[in-house]
Amino acid sequence: MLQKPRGTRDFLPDEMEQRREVEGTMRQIAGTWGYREVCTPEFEELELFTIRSGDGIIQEMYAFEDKGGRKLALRPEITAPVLRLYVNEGKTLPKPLRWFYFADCFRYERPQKGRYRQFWQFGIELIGVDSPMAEAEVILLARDLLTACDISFSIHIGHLSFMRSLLSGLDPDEQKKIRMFLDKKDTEGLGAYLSSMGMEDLLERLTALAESRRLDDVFAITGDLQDQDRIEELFSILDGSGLEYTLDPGIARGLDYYTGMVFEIFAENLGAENQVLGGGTYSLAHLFGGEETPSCGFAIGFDRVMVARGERGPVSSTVAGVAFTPEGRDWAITVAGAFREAGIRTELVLSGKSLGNQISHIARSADYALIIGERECELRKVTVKNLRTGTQDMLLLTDAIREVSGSESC
RNA sequence: GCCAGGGUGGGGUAGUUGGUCAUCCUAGGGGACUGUGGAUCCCCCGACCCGGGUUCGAGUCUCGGCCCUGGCCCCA
Repeated sequence: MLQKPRGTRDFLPDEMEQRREVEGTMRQIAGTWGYREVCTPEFEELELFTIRSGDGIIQEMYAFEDKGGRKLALRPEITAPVLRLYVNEGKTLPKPLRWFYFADCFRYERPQKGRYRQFWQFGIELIGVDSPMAEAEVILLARDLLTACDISFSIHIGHLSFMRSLLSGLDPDEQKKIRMFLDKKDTEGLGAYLSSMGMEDLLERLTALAESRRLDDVFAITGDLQDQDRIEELFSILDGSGLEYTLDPGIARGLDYYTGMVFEIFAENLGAENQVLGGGTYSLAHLFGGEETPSCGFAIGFDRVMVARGERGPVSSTVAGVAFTPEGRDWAITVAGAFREAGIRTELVLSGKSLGNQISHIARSADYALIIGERECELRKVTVKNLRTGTQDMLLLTDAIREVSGSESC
């Protein structure tokens, strides 16, 4: 038997309805903040993704050549494509641009809990504005989105300037290595590495920085920073907004294109892959041939949000089943059409068996049975049987629709 | 790429130290039931992940692969 490819999933209607409901919530929230949807191709030129990260990540991508010999890749993320889109077509639009996307991405990685080879991201990009207010907006929007999705989470906010100030004398490779140790909270590894480089003196300050949870403590370690005022303003806005967060100077993010504020959000019940959102301030447009354009944004791991929500009951809607006799067939089709026009999910029984049999069938999954036989047909009426209460009435079509649509779904 | 634990009808399961090609539940389909409720009764469908090896004989032991689950690495 054929199987689906490793790391991919099928979704049955119950699950799709839940996913669409959460997706709709995210779209709705983003919309109220003024963010509008963009869509980019499922695949892009490979170079779009290697230009910044190097050829190493080809290993983790679905990269291929098309029949024309073009080197392409299924998108492993969507920020770069969106910024490519911006450079191609968005440069003349009035700034700032508030864009969101919801789409699937592909990475050739070992599947595990909350990690698949095809996965969905909901993300936003705020392009062309460079200010603490912009950064605060993005963080607050992230908070609103995840709150609306009804999950428990914690927000960790950092800033790359903190670490940079301590590492300013080192070359980029050394900085990167040190950031990795800190990101993993591997103090021993960091100590060993620093010793080997003859920089033992940095260890204490670095670990103290990574553990700092108050801005004053951070600045006491780093000394005055060039963008200190700006950082203070950002956190002042966040504090003033009532946001609950943890200051986390240890956040390094794997991505090189971040330039300032970085933040990550973690959810509960997720195992090893518990990060549901990551983002920050970055500069990417100039890499794709555009002008230097400050931006910030984030991406939500949609599938992880679904896992974090846990088991939920099915998304409910009122269901009407139509049982009919041969004499009532044409009227039944008319009635079903009118119910659907009123927005009610209405399913004709297709078996053609006895009414009793049809009603039995309907009662397994529907809230109402619409019974249409010779009598209803002659009177141009419909018998509405409420399957929860057992009561039934023969009603005119408009009254029948009102009766069903006026009910709460079960 | 690495480690651990797993793969028996669609879902969930039983299967002793190898020995009737396999249990039970559930779901699904059909029938009885002809204008009224998920009931009941009867029937049916349907599985040992794939391949090699050991053996008279493999669901059971062994090796490889595939896939699943969790973790490592990585996480743009």
